[in-house]
Amino acid sequence: MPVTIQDVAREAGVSVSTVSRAFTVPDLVKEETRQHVLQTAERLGYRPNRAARGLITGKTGNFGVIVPDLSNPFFPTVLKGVQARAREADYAVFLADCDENATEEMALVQAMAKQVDGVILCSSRMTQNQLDRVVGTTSLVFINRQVRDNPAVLMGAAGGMRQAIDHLAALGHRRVAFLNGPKASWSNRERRRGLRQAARHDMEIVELGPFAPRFEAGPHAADLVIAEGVTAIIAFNDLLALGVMSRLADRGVAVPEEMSVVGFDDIPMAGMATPPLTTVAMQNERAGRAAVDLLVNLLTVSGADAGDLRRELDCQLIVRASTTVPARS
Amino acid sequence: MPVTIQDVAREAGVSVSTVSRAFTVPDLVKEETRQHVLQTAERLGYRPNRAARGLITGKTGNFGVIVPDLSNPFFPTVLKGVQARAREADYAVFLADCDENATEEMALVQAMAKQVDGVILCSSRMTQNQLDRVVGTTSLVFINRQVRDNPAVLMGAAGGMRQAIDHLAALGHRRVAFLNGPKASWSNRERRRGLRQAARHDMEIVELGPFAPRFEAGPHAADLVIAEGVTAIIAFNDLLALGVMSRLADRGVAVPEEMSVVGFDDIPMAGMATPPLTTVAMQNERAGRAAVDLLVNLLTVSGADAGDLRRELDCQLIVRASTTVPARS
DNA sequence: ACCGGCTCTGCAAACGTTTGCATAGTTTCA
DNA sequence: TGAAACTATGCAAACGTTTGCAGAGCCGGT
Repeated sequence: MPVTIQDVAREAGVSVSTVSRAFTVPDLVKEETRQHVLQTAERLGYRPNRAARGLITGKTGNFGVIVPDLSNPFFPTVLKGVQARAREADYAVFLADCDENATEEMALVQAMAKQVDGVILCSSRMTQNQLDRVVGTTSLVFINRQVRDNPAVLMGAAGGMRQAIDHLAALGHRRVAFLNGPKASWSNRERRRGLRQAARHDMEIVELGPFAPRFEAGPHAADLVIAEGVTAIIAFNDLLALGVMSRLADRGVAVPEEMSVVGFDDIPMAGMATPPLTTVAMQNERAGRAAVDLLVNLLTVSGADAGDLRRELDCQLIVRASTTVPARS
Repeated sequence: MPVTIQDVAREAGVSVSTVSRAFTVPDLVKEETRQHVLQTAERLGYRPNRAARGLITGKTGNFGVIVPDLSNPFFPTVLKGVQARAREADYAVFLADCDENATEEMALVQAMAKQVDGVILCSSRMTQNQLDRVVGTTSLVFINRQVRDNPAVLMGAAGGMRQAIDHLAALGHRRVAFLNGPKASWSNRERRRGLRQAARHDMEIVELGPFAPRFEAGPHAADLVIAEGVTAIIAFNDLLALGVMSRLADRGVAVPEEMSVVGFDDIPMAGMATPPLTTVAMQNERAGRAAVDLLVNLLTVSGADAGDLRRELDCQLIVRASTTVPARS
């Protein structure tokens, strides 16, 4: 039923080789023949079988992307970037969600390995040990995780953290809480690093946590924060920040009048919250695209000359309504 | 470098046929040999090449799923269900985002067709005409779209709409606005159908719209609603409802005291909004799983006996804080 | 002793491509 | 005019599997 290269060849009155070449190495076949072949193919509705092609070329034209949790609104946006760029580069993408489970993640990489030219690991949860087992089975590109000299795109948060600190300082805050995310997370380490770099003599930082990077952890964090007597909060991410704001509202603490709140990620709902959340926007979609770029680069270049293996994306503080000058007590 | 069936055969001292059979038709090979083969394969780290297998069996072991827009929080959740169920059934899934573009969507189906055993179309934006062109190129399963006698899983909203209406009526609302979503959308038609079914003599419905199903359309809708003098709103979806609430807050209309608001979808941020949004929860993840079930069923059964081609999932009103008794004016 | 029927295994052909090598035709140049 | 160098095409082997067919060995019944 499906139309093969043989059908096209027969119909066009040429050999299969010619048809094949008309598609893959156009300059090897006479313009006239080429046109004829292409038209016949079009007329018959021929589309090359990528599996068969892959069998011989060793390239599949696919790659995989693994995310920890699709229901975390952070990931769909980077996925969107991956998606878009992949299509431009004529790759198809396999998606997998490992449910925050490192073992599952490793299994997925191994399962994918044969069907793809490479895989993009988004905020990988794997231990170094597990990583060692999969590195080498296929080409890997990491997003927001730095592992040895593997290619990676990193959304450096240091700059954003500095902007957040300076913003709060300018408003007059002198005692600020930072709510840690998961201890093992690269992102959290990165954000703390930014915190230390941005340290200033006129501001005291109170570190709390770690907390789960989820809305549900907000109340716990909020209660601790209130007890600390700070005037502003920087949360590990927006979900946590929103959870905190929700609890603050319940406890009658007005945001931003009595407590300023800053998040990280700029997930869609950050702008829709009341009050809209001041947050550090990451370039998720661009990160996705960059990861694809890195990967195709890795696959097409000779391999010897690595090129740029690391791409750092900066971020940007977006000031909305959840931050203002502290109430004078 | 990669280990093939040949390597295993040589190492185990049997023919490739035997190795192949040890994996695919275990009862055709002597238990003892089988064990030996399996162990050798394990030791060498052999994983069958699905492309090669697919070439001969005609099955790829993959399927595709196409969504209109990954950044719409509705889709990642159903995607998650698809994902999970697919893995259980030992399928890999291709993901594509058509950016709300019907033409793109059609192209994607055609591009995928050769690499998959079937594709799941999520809230397809294609016209009937475009659909006719792709039906038949591969097996299709629809989510939230009813097209001829193609298999589909539908999240019927009628029941949810009735619950919403009854809820508002019980609270004492007598004049309620419904904010339409996109005119052409199956979901919107379905919700209006539920609206008519739930019609009651003691309640007047004011239909407004259509509006884009997005947060940004909220202000426009809110302003119209205020002018209508209703005491409650049922919005086409949560994004729109949240946009409306945001505008209501800006205009000093208190929710829920002066205006009750009901959404549809129960996206994650519905529960995180202030006030938390009363909404009709769809079983997204289950819908995703059901779609996969339908698809594998379609592929494995003889084909003649269709089985159940349509799966209807009901939904559930979740009452939160955005609805209450109307203020007496 | 022989035959029929098992059970297990191997041989080789296929699946739809790409590609190295060979060939036929055309041009270039001495 | 003939060799050399291209250009355009075809032939056939390969990629890693699955599977129809056939053969080898064994068992039980006559």
